Amino acid sequence: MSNKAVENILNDKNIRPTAMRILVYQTLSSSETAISLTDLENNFESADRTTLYRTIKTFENQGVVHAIEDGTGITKYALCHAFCNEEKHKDLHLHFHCTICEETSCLTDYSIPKIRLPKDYIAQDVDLIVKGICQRCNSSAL
Amino acid sequence: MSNKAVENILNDKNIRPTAMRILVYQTLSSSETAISLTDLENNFESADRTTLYRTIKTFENQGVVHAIEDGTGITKYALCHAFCNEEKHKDLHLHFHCTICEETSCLTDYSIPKIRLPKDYIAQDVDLIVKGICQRCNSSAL
DNA sequence: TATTCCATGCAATGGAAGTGCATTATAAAG
DNA sequence: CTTTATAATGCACTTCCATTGCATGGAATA
Repeated sequence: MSNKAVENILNDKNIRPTAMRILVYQTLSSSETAISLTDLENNFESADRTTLYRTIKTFENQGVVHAIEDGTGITKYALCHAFCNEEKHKDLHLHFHCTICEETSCLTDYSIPKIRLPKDYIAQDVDLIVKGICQRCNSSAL
Repeated sequence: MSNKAVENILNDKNIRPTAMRILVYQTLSSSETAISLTDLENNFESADRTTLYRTIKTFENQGVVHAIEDGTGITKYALCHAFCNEEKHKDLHLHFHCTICEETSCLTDYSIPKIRLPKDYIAQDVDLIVKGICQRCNSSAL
């Protein structure tokens, strides 16, 4: 994705488009799977972890990325696809964690079924993680 | 739950019923919500964290408790209700995390809907966490 | 140009998970 | 009942990730 395109996106989200932020956005954009802070750190030989951390947090607060708890204990991040904003993340979709390659990905086309709850419970958010074998690992196992 | 009853349960699961383990089981048994290792530690003034850690891990491996990742980054544990064993945990149910009291609980009567996956994906396990307001906090807010 | 605000980088902290090893308790064998 | 082996416990330590405080640098605004 071009720098200019990213700049526009960040501006729309009220994020000042610094060089670092554009690079982080592009990294997230070009990754097929969700990435952790450490993954991100390894992609940038010279960048400080704190800067990346705060960049991600800014993105998260402004509705650019969403955090994924895939059960590994390590928080992963991926770009939001739906119309998320500072108020609320609205991309409720399935997350898949492959137990072989250990990658976590968003299955954005697979929405979360309506959940029935006991009386007097109020649902605000739903996280659905499916663990198993991804298409890639399943194919290469043949 | 009586010591004798717990002893029988642990024996059935091939866990030697030591005093510590019986106490840990009873703590889990009497808790309405899932508890973290730190919670457990605070319940036992004198017990060592490592012992509690390994006790929980033993319980988990033998199908006595299941771990819950509620998105807070802190692993919580609760007794299994279904027929879990060393091979596999079989109690696939909904977990609820209250954003007010921050308690996590098992809604064992609410099973997880069948999840549809893309072609060539294999599901092994499903975690469903609903975040919101629990019945207790909802009532007391009136 | 001066000022202000925000982003960045470095250092340090905190919390939780996990491991190695010595010691103690329990169960089994003689 | 004593010895022996095996498993549980406790202590110390390490590692990893998340997070914060503070000083510096750079960009936007007055």
